[in-house]
Amino acid sequence: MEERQARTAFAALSQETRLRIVRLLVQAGPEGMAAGAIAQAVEVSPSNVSFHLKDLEHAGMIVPRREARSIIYSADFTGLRDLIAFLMKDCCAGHPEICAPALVAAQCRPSTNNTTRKKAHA
Amino acid sequence: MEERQARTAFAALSQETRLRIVRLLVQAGPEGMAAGAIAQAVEVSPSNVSFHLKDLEHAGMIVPRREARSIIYSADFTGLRDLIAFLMKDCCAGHPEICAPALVAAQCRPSTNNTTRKKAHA
DNA sequence: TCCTCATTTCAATGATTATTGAATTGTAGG
DNA sequence: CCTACAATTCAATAATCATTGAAATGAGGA
Repeated sequence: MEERQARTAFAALSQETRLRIVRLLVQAGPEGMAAGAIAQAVEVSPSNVSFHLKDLEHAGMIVPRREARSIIYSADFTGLRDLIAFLMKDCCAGHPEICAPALVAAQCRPSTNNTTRKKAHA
Repeated sequence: MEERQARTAFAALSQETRLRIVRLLVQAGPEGMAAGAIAQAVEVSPSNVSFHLKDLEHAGMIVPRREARSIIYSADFTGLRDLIAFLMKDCCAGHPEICAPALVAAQCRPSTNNTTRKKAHA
């Protein structure tokens, strides 16, 4: 991943509506959601959700597919992984054992509450 | 982590100079770097780097400590982990086995080249 | 204590970015 | 074919953010 694309992705995630959309779609999984349903869920106008969906797609955070009259959007898990990898690349100058314990908890796993700090378990 | 704080963090990472600073400090590890050294490395004015360092500190992405006359900044690995965890929380509605394979490669480990796509190896 | 150096603060300017509602595209069902 | 519906595009407005240089702060060494 290039720096330019990473910045575009982070900028996309820095906006309230867009961050909600991405998290909604991350939780929805590969099945995804229609643009209209997303608009209802995050409570914005169709025109506005379209604007943000385009931005997220351009940022490589979500991916669209047509299904009947609707357009279904789902999280781009590859794009998300690449973004995180870019941010953490060469962490601790090639000695990941230093910071890895602080990062493993960040992995994708079910959790109803993230406010309690989790211990790393390699 | 709260949504508001996550947005602040993503906004911080969406700016060219700030993203370079964070990646520089991620690679530098816990040892960190002085503000002046960072300014030289990313080639911006002291005033400008100070502005961005404050923003990154406020976003919970870096942490400062005084050492003699200098102020040493290092990456806040806990903050970074929390941010990623927030983004990926409850992924795939509690069935992480669906998206986890796409995310494990994002972990902190040494790599000289990230342009070649890495296979997930659980 | 005085002087020096590293960093921060400040005010002003220029440049992106989100939002809104109306109009448009394009897909399918009757 | 034509109507209805889902989604997007467009232009205008309002708000937020990065950059610059000069001035100020604050900690240490002599």
